[in-house]
Amino acid sequence: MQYWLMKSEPSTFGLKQLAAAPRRTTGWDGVRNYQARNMMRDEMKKGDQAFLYYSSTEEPGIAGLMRIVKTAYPDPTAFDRKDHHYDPKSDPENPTWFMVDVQLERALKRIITLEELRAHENRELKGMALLRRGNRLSITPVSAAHWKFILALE
DNA sequence: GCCAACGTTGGC
DNA sequence: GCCAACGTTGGC
Repeated sequence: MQYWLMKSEPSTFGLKQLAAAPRRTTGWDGVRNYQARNMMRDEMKKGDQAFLYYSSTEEPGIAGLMRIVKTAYPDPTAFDRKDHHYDPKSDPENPTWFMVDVQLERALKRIITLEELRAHENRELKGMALLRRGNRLSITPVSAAHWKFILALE
């Protein structure tokens, strides 16, 4: 089993929407970056766990735990002219963009902030992709050791 | 709102 | 294939 971190802006999508969704499950659509797509499409497996990370907010950090409940399938928002993530270059016969389904496992008891993660970036969390300088990827892998350590911080 | 970092686009 | 221009991300 693998572990992941998936970014979302809480003003757009967060725990509230996820908790209210049927079966607390939603499609993680709108990813338009090739590296992130490749990880979703080629590496994410059913049963993998993921952190829900809040970005572009007063207090960036990890807010919840999710599970991958459906492996990659074509992202229909890429074909919807009215959708903000519409991509005219993506051919429905040979889709460019993919999504997975995630289920909310639980909210964390508190947000584990980016600041707190950074406090460990040279020791326990050394090498964590999220903390790499200039990182902008919306989906990054998390090692089992890092996953365990972060949960222990909670 | 600023801006560094990085991905994408398109002219050549 | 190079690279300047441009757009986006995301912390601060």
